[in-house]
Amino acid sequence: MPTPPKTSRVEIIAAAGNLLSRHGVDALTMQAVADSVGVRAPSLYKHFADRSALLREVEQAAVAELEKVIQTAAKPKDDRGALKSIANAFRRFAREHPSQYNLIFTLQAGDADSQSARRRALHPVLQRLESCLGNPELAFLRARVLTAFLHGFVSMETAGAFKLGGNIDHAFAAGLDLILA
Amino acid sequence: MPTPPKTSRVEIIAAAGNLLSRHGVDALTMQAVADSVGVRAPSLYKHFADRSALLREVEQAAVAELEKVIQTAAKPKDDRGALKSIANAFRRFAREHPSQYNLIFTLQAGDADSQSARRRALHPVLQRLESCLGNPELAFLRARVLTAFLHGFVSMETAGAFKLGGNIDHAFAAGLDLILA
DNA sequence: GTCTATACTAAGATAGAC
DNA sequence: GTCTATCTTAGTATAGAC
Repeated sequence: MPTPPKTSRVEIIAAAGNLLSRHGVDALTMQAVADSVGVRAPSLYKHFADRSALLREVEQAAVAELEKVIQTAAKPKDDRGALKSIANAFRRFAREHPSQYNLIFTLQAGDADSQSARRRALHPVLQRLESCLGNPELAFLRARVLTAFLHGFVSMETAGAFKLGGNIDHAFAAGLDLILA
Repeated sequence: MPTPPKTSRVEIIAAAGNLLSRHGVDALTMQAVADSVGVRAPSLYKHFADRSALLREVEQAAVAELEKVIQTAAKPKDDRGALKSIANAFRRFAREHPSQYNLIFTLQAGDADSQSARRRALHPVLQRLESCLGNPELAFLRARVLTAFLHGFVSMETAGAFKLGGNIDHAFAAGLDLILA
């Protein structure tokens, strides 16, 4: 009679994501994950080839979560309203899940799948900009500017820059207004 | 007769910076640095309390370099010209020294000295914006927007985003124009 | 200030029994 | 699929002689 499973792929990925959230990517060791799901470390290798394979899954889950967040925010009828809503949701995601965010945006571009997943997550931005500006080329350009601003702003914010006082929310809104003018 | 020095603080810092440039922060181990300057690893502890102390020095050197680059670029007489020149120099620095750049901008805010050094490096940006916009409060706000855009753009660029084609330089200039409008 | 020697810790990963 | 046992590698850091 074979040994019954004590855990599963999805449970392992969830536990790893939890560890990532709470203690950062360096704490996401095979040992810690194993402890977390209640098995011994070597058992994890029956589910994932190695640590990087597990890390990729965790990243995929994070991207999927971000995509959902963005889709939910992209509801407003008017394009500018939707873009601002997306921007705020994006920022909120980064603040609530800084390690996940960091994993998504600093894991080197990665394979084609991973890249297209990221692109898909941000697709509503491009879509709304196209609808807003008419010109697809201009929209593509503007999308780069907007995502650069968003990424720069939230990564500086979560890294603890912006300690100089002043109203951070105001600065964020001002940047958005400038770019969506 | 005491053992003559085979190396020095400055040489160690330089070697560590070199290692950082060429192989990234993970390659900056005490062993590798020691090999690089031609001593044994334990000898380094006569010069630096521990690895993080050395890393801080390397970061300080990188910030000083960035400051110099920005100051050199801030020469043009007209404010907008100077700001664009600074932006281009900033981007060039990030492309030429991605690991240094990353160290500066992701090492958690750090001590007060480290923070003020970063602020000083970016001071010409604030100065030019004030001269340009008149209003200091508006300039401060705009400085945050501009630095967020710059940081977001160059970090996405060096991380290998922007693989979708299109003219990257053009997107950078477009963002700059939008923010400096 | 440099060295040899070594302790310590930690992580990734595999072999083979059950 | 899980386990115990073990390997391998690597890095930080200290002790004490010279």
